[in-house]
Amino acid sequence: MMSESKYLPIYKHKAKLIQAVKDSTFLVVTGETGSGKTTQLPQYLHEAGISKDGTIGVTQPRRVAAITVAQRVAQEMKCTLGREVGYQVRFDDCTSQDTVVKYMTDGCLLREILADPFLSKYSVVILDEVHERSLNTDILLGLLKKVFSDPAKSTRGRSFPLKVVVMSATLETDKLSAFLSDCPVFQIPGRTYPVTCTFGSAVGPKDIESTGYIKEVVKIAFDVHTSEMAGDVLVFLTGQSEIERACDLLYEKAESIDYRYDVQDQTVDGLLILPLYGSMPTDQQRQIFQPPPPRIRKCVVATNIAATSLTIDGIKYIVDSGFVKQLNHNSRVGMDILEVVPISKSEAQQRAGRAGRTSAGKCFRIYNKEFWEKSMPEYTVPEIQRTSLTAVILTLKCLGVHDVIRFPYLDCPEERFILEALKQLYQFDAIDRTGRVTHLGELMVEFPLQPGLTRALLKAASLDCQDLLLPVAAMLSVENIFIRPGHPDKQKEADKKHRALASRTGSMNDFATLLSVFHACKSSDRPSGWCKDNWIHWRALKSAFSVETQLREILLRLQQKSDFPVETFDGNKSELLRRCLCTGYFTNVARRSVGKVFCTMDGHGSMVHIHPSSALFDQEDELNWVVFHDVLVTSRVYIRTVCPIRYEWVKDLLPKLHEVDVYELSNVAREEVTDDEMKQWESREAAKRQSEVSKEDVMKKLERRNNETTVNDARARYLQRKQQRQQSKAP
DNA sequence: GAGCACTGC
Repeated sequence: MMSESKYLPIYKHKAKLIQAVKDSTFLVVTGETGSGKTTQLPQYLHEAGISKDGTIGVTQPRRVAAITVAQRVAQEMKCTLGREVGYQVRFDDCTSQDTVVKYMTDGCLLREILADPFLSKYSVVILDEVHERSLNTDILLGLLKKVFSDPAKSTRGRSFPLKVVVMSATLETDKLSAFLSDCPVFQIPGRTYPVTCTFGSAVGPKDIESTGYIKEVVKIAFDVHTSEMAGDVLVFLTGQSEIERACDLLYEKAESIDYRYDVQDQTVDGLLILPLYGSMPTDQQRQIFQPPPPRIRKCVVATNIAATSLTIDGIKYIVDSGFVKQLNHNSRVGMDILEVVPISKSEAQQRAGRAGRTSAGKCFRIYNKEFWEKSMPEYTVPEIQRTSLTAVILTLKCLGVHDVIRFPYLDCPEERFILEALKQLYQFDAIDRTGRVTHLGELMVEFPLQPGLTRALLKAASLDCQDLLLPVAAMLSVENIFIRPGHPDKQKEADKKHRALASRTGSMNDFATLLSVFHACKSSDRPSGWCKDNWIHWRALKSAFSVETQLREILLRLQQKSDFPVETFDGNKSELLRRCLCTGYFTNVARRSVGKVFCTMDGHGSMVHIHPSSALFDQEDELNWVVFHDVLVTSRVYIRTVCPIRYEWVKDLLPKLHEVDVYELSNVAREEVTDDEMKQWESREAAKRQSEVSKEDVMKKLERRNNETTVNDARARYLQRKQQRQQSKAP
């Protein structure tokens, strides 16, 4: 191992690199994959004696990366993992007193900063994969700049100055250096093989709205199979249903032909078609990594999971659809919308690079040059600019960053995203009118949960009914636990089982169903079998069990402090769960408007429907007010995980949502509002939004809105895609 | 009357 590392491109630069780290506070190190920077640099710094001052910490955006890199480095340094070299990720701390090189996720380091703002146990902090621009890495970058950029202050709270190394692919390195006080940039050549890229002809900018590109993807993948030399194929699509459809089409094609193709001197017989996406069972995922039988070509049809998270050996050909599914926060409607968008050029290069890891490769882009030029941005919008910032802003505030608008962001989020986060924190009583963190806010920041869930959990804890909320919070913060298969027969069976689980609670309340599923499975003799019988995702439920334990531990620790709030409750005990949910989800309150249509009370007045998977679906006539966990935009705007509430429970909370217009709310947010009054209110809301537009610089606003996806846009796109899908199915 | 990419604490 050690001898092999001498052949890595980084080896030649060892001495200079060590010197560069010693010479300045900040250093940017760039190098493509294969340069050895992630595994070697920490070892060099350790050999140079820098770790005598403290641990060398290396962050990664992903758990698996942190663990596997640590394993490799431990091997190279010939030590036991967890001693000199260790790692720390959520639920798994593999470090000890002896640990001098520590790999961890960026989220872990952020947690550590909360407890120790000056990172006093570290001599060097290395942020890796900075070009990926994960939310946590971006925040760490800003924090490290803020705390350590002033040389006079770089020893604050420490006995020696901290060194910060930022590692990135060779993109935007000037920007990084400029951000970190014009620090030096150290370039290391990569060691990857050339990948030749070709553009297609069929898919152009006008095809963004359709799923017609699946056919094109399949055609090209098959052309590769019949005309290219041996080597496996990796196809990038956006999601499970697309992947399943593409696999079906590929299979049909492969069946209809004779399997013998002589491709120059190498022969490829058949095609092994393998789907790959995140929610797939793990053992099925593992199949992907096995080498194909002799003379068989492997064709993996995958989501973006194959772009960074999983590396498959032997891939020589890439077929790139040019699309990805992305979760974007839309502050104009106050919702998160999952939508299909074109990838960026840098992302396309990343995908192409997956073909050049072991030998020269080829990348076939199904889209034409015009699509590349007109529809694909240079870089992916960083997460910090398209995500809800509520939790992150609370973290910053707890770290004493009062002015969160002028915090040194590498890329600033839009001001309204920040204002929206502040408003929500104020509504949760996590900050006060002057923007200072409250006692409650300090408690909230300790929980690895969405702020709304945390708020509900803390309410429950103060009412001594945390056992109702802990499992619910855990269940809502893991992937969806209800499995819904593709086959219609099995679908019916699964739906039936799920409905049975819901009715066991004896109440129409999707949150209570989660609680009941949690306990039913936990008390079962063979939990995994129970899950299988009931079409429940065992892997997801298992992680909900660990999350629940973790939340319970955090809560216990906080309650042992004497100043944990305690409240009394004189209402009906059976209402307790729903009352707590109201405290956390009063921003997600909806009132029935007309028929089955509900209207959100968050000030946006969006029209929503109850999702058919809810126990409350088709019970709308009996409902007036509900709270919900999340929103899904497809053919309609659906609310999912719903429970009925009484208006009195949120009466005192709702005014907080409208504090600018309290008088208006006092007129509207009454249970006895008539439908006519409701309509009036809705049109007033609409007018208010209009006047907001005219207040601002109109051109600017127009420009912004052009770049912005509304719920209706997303819905329209969905419907169009659906139509196209049906058309393409028809003969 | 339905369709969820990926990651993290």
